[in-house]
Amino acid sequence: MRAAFCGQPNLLDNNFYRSLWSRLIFVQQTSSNFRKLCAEHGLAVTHQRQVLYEVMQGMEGHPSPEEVFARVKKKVPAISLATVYKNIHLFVESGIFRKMSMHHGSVRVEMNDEEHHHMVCSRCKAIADIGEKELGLAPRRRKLPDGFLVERYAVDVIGLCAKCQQQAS
Amino acid sequence: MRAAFCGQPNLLDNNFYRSLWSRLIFVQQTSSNFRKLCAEHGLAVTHQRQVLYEVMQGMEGHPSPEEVFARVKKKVPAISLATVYKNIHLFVESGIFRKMSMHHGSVRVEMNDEEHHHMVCSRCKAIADIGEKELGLAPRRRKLPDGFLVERYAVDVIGLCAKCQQQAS
DNA sequence: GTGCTTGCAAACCCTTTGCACAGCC
DNA sequence: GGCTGTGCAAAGGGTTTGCAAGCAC
Repeated sequence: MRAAFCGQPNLLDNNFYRSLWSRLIFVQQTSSNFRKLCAEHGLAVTHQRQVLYEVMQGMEGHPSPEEVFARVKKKVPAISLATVYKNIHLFVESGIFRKMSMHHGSVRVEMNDEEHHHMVCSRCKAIADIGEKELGLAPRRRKLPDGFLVERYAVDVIGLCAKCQQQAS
Repeated sequence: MRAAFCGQPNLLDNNFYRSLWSRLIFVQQTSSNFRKLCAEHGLAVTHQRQVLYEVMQGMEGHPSPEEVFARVKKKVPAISLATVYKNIHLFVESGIFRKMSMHHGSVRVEMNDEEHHHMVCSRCKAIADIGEKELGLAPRRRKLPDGFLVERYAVDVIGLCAKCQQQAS
């Protein structure tokens, strides 16, 4: 390790500046992207908002608001959880990010025994059942990546129910 | 209306008793079904539990616990919301009913732009993304029953992740 | 300067828990 | 009789809201 520092100063310098440079470009790109996004959606560009956006983009999986908050707090210690919530909602409403599940927050239970899936209205959130056959969509693989063992498939069809289509037109 | 009461006493009696009889049979069936279910799952048969079960079976759609509570309260005024919650959970754990969504209760957001779906582990609740192609999804329909207009499909694959399979064996 | 954003604290909703009493087995 | 289930009230988690001060445009 130390040999590298002493013996190959030029290589070190190259790597160092290359790394610094590419990082700078990345930050500039993200920043300008974000400014553009905000402009498109009529949002003010604040420091909190920008950091939140970058942190969320950089996180794997589907973190909870608390987890996002914890990460953002490292870069903006004074930020409040309420700000995180407000902005996550703003991002979702603007279409910058997407909510994972359209379902109601509270516990819902299936009383319908038959194999079926759901049609969820993106406007009024109404949920109607749809039989496996009517859906005409049958992914039936038993083997999936990462050795995931399939028990069953649950399909949500997101769209507009008849009522909301009428109201929209 | 009144003519029926006066003019056709036999028919009235027939209908009346037939109706009463079929209702009695229904209640007995439900009751004995429920007793059997409870026996299978080691649950005590209480009045509250039985009414809750019958009410839930008789409800359309995917009512919230509050809505179920309101209905049950009409038949068992003294019942408490806590009892409703406890028993809904018991029913779900026993496999008598099924939870609609395996997702965490809190808000989750998609940061992954690409078309993808989710593999949800029924044991540890971990959520992993899976691409549309890896899922092997059949062609999509744009028209569904009740004039529902499709925007997109969201598929959850429920099963066991590799880790939980190891722990299970 | 005007209006949107922030941070704080309190309120809010939904759900769970602890406990004494009642009811099933 | 022992053990589970109930009802009540209080606590808990996650989320939203109201408001004064701060910042972007």
